[in-house]
Amino acid sequence: MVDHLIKHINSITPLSAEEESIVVELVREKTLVRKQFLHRAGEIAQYSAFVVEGCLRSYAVDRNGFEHILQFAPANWWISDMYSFVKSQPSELNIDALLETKVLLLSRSCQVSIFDRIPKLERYFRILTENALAASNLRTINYLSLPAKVRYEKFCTMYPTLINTISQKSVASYIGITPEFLSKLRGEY
Amino acid sequence: MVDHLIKHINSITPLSAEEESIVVELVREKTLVRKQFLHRAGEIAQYSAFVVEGCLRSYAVDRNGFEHILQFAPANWWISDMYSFVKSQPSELNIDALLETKVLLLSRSCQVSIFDRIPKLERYFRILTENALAASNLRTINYLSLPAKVRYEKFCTMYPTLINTISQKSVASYIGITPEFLSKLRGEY
DNA sequence: AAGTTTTATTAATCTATATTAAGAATGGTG
DNA sequence: CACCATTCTTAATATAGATTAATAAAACTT
Repeated sequence: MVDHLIKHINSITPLSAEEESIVVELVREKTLVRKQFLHRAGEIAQYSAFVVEGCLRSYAVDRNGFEHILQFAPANWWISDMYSFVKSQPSELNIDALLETKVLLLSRSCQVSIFDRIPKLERYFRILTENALAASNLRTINYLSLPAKVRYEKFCTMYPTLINTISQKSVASYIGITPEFLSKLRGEY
Repeated sequence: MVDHLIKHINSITPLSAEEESIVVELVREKTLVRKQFLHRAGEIAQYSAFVVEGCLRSYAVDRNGFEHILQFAPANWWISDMYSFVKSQPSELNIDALLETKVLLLSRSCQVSIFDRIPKLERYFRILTENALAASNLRTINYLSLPAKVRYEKFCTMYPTLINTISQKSVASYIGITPEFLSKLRGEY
């Protein structure tokens, strides 16, 4: 299972055999069943998770009980509550599994120590975080400047695989509209 | 002027005197007058800018000519078009000055070489990028789950200094509503 | 300081999207 | 396979926020 992660790291910052074995030591495997939580709002995020197989999501629940999805994490993506993980503050996000999912967990303390032992990993995570920020910025701009229908179309072209994995309800939650309205938009074709 | 940057870096990852002098060598000072562009949509972002004094903003212009502000950068903030800077792709963002502003510019090529010469700076930028991502995620959640009035109130408490620096029009553009509607909301108090 | 441009306010009207509700289709679970 | 959950669809109604327009107030520029 760890080889998926090693392969991913090597695609960005190639590691020596020795460095690889350090990584192998520091991560922990875990399998989540559908709907199982990896992290709950109110707790301090201890882990960042690399998805080997399946799909996780992070989401907030508003005062009316509605869920708002911040991120989907299919295979080969990292997911965490970045705010909580970085600030060691309890936060508002939940992370759970949309379907049976295998992950590798890296604790915050391990991550910090791993950066000193393998500086290349600091680069790896810097690059991933830069990419995530660029993607997040694009999403913000889309949200500010495009109507729901166009946001939906963009979502479909950006994440063609996800469309077939997740429910429409989840897509609606991600693009910021109600499932009823998404259903209406889809009916217009 | 560079000492502002050095001080900022030292607050996150303390540098040796020698490392400091490398930083000093690699950045370039620039002063922008009000409304002067640092970066225009369509170009590939060459620089990341550290604001010493004044305030910049990044924004996209939609098909109807409306501006949508992605980021404000007051003193001690970095700003760039992360997408364009990282992918070396032309992007949709403009960056200009809201008032006379002094910046330090770091080119992408310098940044890459600086990481090899001063690994601490890779950490510095990793941490800044993590913080920016955490803030961006919070903004996304707010946008998905809160009505305009609450987003405005949160903006006021999160950026009390900015409120007195920038126009209401800019605030409206950042929180994703029209200036007319913001004016109406403010009238309700 | 006058003149010009930009920003802010107010109010009437309009629209994209939400809400509510009810039935149909799907899908996970025993 | 059958049952219960959840998801999807459709339609009527409601509303947050946009648009338009006109005037007032600031804020640059010369």
